[in-house]
Amino acid sequence: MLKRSPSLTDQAKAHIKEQILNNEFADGRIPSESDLANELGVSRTTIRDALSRLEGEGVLFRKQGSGTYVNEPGLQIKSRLEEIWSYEAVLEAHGYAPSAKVLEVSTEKPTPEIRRALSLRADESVIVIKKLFAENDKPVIYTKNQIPGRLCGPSINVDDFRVPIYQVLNDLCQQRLNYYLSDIIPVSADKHLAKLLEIRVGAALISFEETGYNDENEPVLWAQSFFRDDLLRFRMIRRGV
Amino acid sequence: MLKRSPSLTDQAKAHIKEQILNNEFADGRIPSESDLANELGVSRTTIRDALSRLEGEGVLFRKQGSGTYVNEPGLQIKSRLEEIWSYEAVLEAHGYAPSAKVLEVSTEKPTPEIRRALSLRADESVIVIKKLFAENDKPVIYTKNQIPGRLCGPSINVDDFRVPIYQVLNDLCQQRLNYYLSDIIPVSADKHLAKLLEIRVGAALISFEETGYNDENEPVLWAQSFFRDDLLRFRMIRRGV
DNA sequence: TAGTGGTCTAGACCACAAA
DNA sequence: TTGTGGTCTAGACCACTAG
Repeated sequence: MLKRSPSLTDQAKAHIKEQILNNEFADGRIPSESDLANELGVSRTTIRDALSRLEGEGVLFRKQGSGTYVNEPGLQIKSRLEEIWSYEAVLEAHGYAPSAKVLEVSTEKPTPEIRRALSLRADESVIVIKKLFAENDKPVIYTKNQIPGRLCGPSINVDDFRVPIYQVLNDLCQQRLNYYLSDIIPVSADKHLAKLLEIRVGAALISFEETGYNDENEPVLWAQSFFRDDLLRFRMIRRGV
Repeated sequence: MLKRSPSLTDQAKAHIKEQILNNEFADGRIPSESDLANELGVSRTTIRDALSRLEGEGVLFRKQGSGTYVNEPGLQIKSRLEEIWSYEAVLEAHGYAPSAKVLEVSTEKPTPEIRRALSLRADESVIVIKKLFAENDKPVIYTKNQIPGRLCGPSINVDDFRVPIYQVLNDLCQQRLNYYLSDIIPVSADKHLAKLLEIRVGAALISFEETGYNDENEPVLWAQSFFRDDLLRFRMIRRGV
């Protein structure tokens, strides 16, 4: 039934999630772990792994001794804050048809803060990429990304930066983006931001300030992002420890 | 070496985390999974489980074929957004000596929004609890919690609400809080908020609007919280899917 | 080539819920 | 009592890294 690669767990996870989204468990009850294991021809451990991850995503919940159930409120989440990877995908998940415009690509001297965050030597420069994401000509997200200059070649071709930033890192820099460490910061729109996002000066915004790390746990990206709250709302699941 | 209950995985996790925090792996390298399994007298599966969770918390990272390493940037996180459970604990983690003041406890008719979020019948009321958290007389967090009236008895004793809200639910309502579904919303401080938190009118704030669910996945709490950004900053780890 | 983490299995026993 | 999810084991094989 299932092949290797992608892993059996991933396939099982995708299979179960699809059944849930297709509303194939009308009563909200998901088959027992043993049944799923038999049905898919894998061990119960593999099924449990898949179910655990889906539980973490808020797709389902489990009650010991009782069973596994579809989690209706969790299904309402369009994009979970923890796993935002490309803003194009976020906007699509919200039902938008997004466009991304590269406003500017330049080489600059980093500020001390960014030099520290990216562990740069004193003489190193950064490539700064400013982008604006819009849906239907309405601006929604403004981002300013900074990549150590040494990671890319000397050539700057604006077209290379039209794709999501993790893909830029992949293609231009041969760096796989592994995770972000993100600060969530409230800001009041100044004149510049207000003009870019077409909002009132002084309007409250969420912003991210984040450092991206590669597989070797080295910082390879510093990013600042601003979101129009009226068009994009972030949601997350919070659990105790 | 280890006893049952708490689970071997939890004990292994705590043990490894403690060693990391005590800086016992000076070179940043953590022993191999087999070594840890032998040392603690448990199976490798148990160790892997513990390590996976610590990786999720950002405490360590793994490189296939190479080894497991302490994650220095992750250790800087004082409180991860996803696992905030009590604001007292958050403030303590920031090095504050927090005080919590119950401003008001009252029974009210819920707004339609809250009635929907809590699945209340038309005639049900809610208990509204307003609290202010301060550190050293400086207000930091303002929260407004709402609990379905039917869950608590008719008696309202302000002293019962001095503890964290999950404990109120536990003790007064016999409800175990399982998880929150949270919206993260930017707001501009109005006069009321500005006075409470002693900030400028119009200052940008982060707020949470969240619904808390019990073990049966029923909504048992609706909460709104406001944070002074200059005193409390939220941080999180974001990973791709 | 040796050692590490990544995946998977089959099976055991437990705690808990529902009938 | 039966069936469910929760925990744990011992061992297998694979993919990858590094010497």
